[in-house]
This record gives sequence, structure tokens and C-alpha cells, in this order.
Amino acid sequence: MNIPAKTVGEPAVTRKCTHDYRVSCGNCRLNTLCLPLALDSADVERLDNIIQRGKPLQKGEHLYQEGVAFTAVYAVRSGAIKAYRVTDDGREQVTGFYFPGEILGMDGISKNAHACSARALETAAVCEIPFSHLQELSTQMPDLQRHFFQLMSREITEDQQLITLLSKNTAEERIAALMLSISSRNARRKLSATQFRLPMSRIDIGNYLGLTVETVSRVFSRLQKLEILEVSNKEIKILDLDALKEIANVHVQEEDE
Amino acid sequence: MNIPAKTVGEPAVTRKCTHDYRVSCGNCRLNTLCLPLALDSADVERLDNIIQRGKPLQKGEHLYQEGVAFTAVYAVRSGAIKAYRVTDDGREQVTGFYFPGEILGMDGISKNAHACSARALETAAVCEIPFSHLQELSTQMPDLQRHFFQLMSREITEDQQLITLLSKNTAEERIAALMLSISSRNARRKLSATQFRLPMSRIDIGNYLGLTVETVSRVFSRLQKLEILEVSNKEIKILDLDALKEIANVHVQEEDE
DNA sequence: CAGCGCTATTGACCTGCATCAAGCCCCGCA
DNA sequence: TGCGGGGCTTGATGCAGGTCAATAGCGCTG
Repeated sequence: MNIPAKTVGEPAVTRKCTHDYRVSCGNCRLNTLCLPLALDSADVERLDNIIQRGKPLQKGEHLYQEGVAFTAVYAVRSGAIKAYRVTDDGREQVTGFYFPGEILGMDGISKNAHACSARALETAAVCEIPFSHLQELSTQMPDLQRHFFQLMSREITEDQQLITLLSKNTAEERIAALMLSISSRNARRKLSATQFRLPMSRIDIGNYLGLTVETVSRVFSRLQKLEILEVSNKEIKILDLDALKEIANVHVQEEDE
Repeated sequence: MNIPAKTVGEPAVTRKCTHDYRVSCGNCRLNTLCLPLALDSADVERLDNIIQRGKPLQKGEHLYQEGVAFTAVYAVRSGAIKAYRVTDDGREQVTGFYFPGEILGMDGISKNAHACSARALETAAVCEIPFSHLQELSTQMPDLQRHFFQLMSREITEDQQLITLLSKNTAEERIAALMLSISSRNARRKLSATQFRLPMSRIDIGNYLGLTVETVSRVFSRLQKLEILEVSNKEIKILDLDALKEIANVHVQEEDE
């Protein structure tokens, strides 16, 4: 356990977070993935000044909830967050999983209120970026503005990929695609692309991919039987990356005449 | 037929478009819905100056295609546009329908290349907004920046609604939701909320909602039999708006114990 | 205004996933 | 270390919507 030395009188929360949450953008090891990307060091410092840290979330704790006033977007520093909305009949639609270096909360901008809720899947550290400041800074730093436009655009294209996945692909293809997505996002952070622990439950996976828990479980079993994955509860090991890609790619050229 | 008087020597395209496509933002009747919203008249004029018009698209013609360099976003002035991507196995996923006053193309920002294609569902007039200029203007006009952030955010929340629709709702609920969406967007433009002509084919509807043509057709028939809709090819008349809303809302409180 | 091709409708059948049900395993807690 | 509860797995069954097929209707073109 290495709890960072704290001088301020904040409530002493027990947590396993490995980051010092009083880090700055300048020395954060995620700064090549996160918002500071494409800013020079002077600008990074200005960005850094508006960011609020020191809000480690416990598993299950909310970062924000649907309907509450929108004031900030958030960058994940460690852990994992899920964003979700609850349908009229009480079922949960997970709209995204967010890992370190990724930004969430941009859904709240249009109506000045969050359109979905976000909660920690495991202990998570988060940087809060007050939106009014970000906007102001963006008018002064064209690179930041551009980068933020790009982030929002990325969110749009990712949502559209999910739309396609949900509307066209089988259960197996959806799961394969999700595993590959997590794998490549791990790689981006210099972690293993083939072995990782899923932070989310089977239920969350189902609610993200439009499947029931049972189906998710069956697909994992099947992929294990095919020796494509090794699944042990939440531990995943990708044994055959190419096979997985082939499944996700909707069996590229099933028959080529 | 009222073809607007034209003095310039452009190719004389036959079209039923009621707009003079050399209109400016200042006098466009959509300016309370479109980008100029929330700008004062001086700023509207500056925006107006960067916008390029005079590109009426024929039915089926592309506005842009997946993969081509991203240079601009587009505002629909008349007609209707569909955005879609083609999956690896050649099927089409429609990601959105765009009506007058709506903006499309924001998916291209993140990678500097369009992530989907866009084509006219019927003769359509479009305003082209060069993105580099828009960015520059945004740094000078905070209201414009904010508004554009909001537009992108709206796109995100709409995509997330579609995600939920696709993953949780039945065929009937999806169709009902689409009809209501079109209805309210018509109302926004002061057109009838209960009677309209669908610009898209059943195939497009299916490809948008993750259904086959047959299912779309069957649902329309069923809703007609229930006297909720009157369907005659592409002409739609909503006979019972409340019933339609109830279907779309996933039968609000099926049982309330 | 006849003919063709594309879009839409309708029916019969089939399948992938949901649903229902039972049991297991993992983990936190006493 | 044993107990309880949630998360996970596995099996049996049903159904919404996909697939295949046939026909009807609309609109374009010559």
C-alpha cells in the first residue's frame, strides 16, 4: 500500500490507486494519450491549472448522474468507468467503458445536463476539467480547441461503430469486437494486448452489447472451447488474436466465389 | 413548378427546391435552427461569408464518401440526406437521416477523413461550411464555439439513443420511435407533425433500425391495422399520436403493481 | 402508354438469442 | 473456516425477427 503523503485535510479514503493523485499533466504518464496531447509545455501548464484532481472514486461510486447539471468533462487517470443510461422500463444501457487516458462526459454539453450516468467499475482516479474554463482556454489555444473537437468526433465515430455492431453482428462478433477493443486500448497504454483483467461484470458486457448475461457467458465458453480465448472469471487471455480478429471482422470474405 | 429566376450561367438543373440557393444565413428561414442560432447579426454575417452554397444534390448523389479527406461540415437547407457506412461484408448501416436545419459531417473531424458516406435521399440543397474557417471563427466567437460543441454533443446523445433503441427495443418500438423523431423534427420546421412523406426507402429504414425490409413492412402494416398510422407507400399520417408514443416509450409502466 | 426494374407487401418456415430454471463458484464477512 | 449472497455457467424451451419465396405496385423510360 502506498498512500501518498497528504497535507490537506481531505477525508482519508482507503484505496489501492497507484497514482499520486496530485500529479500534474506535465508529469502524468498518460499525457501523450489524454487531453494535453498536441500542446506545448507552456500550454500544458495552463491546462493543468484548470484541472481539479484528488477525487478517487470507490467501486460503484458515481462520477455523475443522468440529469444533473453539466459542469465538467473528466479524464480517467486509473481504474475504469462505465457510462450508462436507464431506459424508461428500468433496464440499463451501457454506452461506453472508459479507461485511463480517455475522456468522458461530453454528452452533457448539448443540454447543459448529463445525458447519462457514470460510475466506477473499480477504484478509479479521475481528473475533472471544468468545461467553462476549457471553453475559455480553447478560444486562446487553437490546438486545444482542435483537439477537443477531435475527441468529440472520436466519441461520435465510436458510437457509430457500436451502432453498427449492435444492428448487424452476432453475439460472437460483438464479444470478439469488444475484446479486441479492450486489447488495443491496453496496448495504447503499453499494457499487454493479450492478457488482462476485465473491470466490468458479465452483466455490464451484456448491457453494453445488447445481449443477456447468459449469452455473454455462453460465447465466452465457446471461444474458450475453440482455444481462441482463455477465460477464468474476469481474467482474459487471448490465445489466437488472428482468429479473434477474423470473428470480429464478420468473417472477412466468407466465400469469395 | 416554380423554378427560381436565375441569372447566372450555371447548369440548369430541374428541381422542385423552393429555396433560392443563393440565400444568405441572415435571411434563411432556418437560421433559428441551424448554426447561426445564438449569434448576433454581425456575427451571422461573418459566418455567412465562409459558407459556400450552390451545390444542389440530385437524388442518390453523394455529398461525401467514407475515407475522403475531411474539409467541411454541411448544413441541410432542403431535401434530406442519409449518412451511412458499409460493413466489411458489404451491408449498409445507416447512421442518421438529416433534414433541413441539421448539420452533418462531424464524424470526419477526428481522423481528418470522413468516417461515413452521405448521399441525398431526394433533391437536396446543402450549405458547405469549411471546417478550417469554422475553427478559426470559433476562436474569435465564443458563442459559435459553444454552439458547435453543443451540436457535436447532440450528435453524441442522439447516437446513444439509437444505441439504446437498437439494443433494447422491439421492431415495433423502433419504428414508432423513428416516426416520432421525424414528426417532431417536422414540427420544429413548422411542418405538419402528423402527416408527411418519408424521404427514405423501407430498406433505408431497416438499415437504420437494424431490421430487414420485411419486418419494417410488417410493422407498418400492423400499425395501420391498429389504426395508429395510415401508411400509403411513403406517405405517413399519424392517426393516434398518443398510442404511438406509448409504443415508443416501451409501454410506460406496463404493470404498476 | 407499355414494359421493365426496383420497392413494397405478404406468407411460410427457421434460427439465434432471450427466457426460465437450476446449480456452481468466488469472495467477503463473521 | 464456514456461511451466505451475488456473479457466473449451463441446460431446456419459446419466440421475435430473419430468411426465402412469390406477387403486387410504383415510377421511370423509351
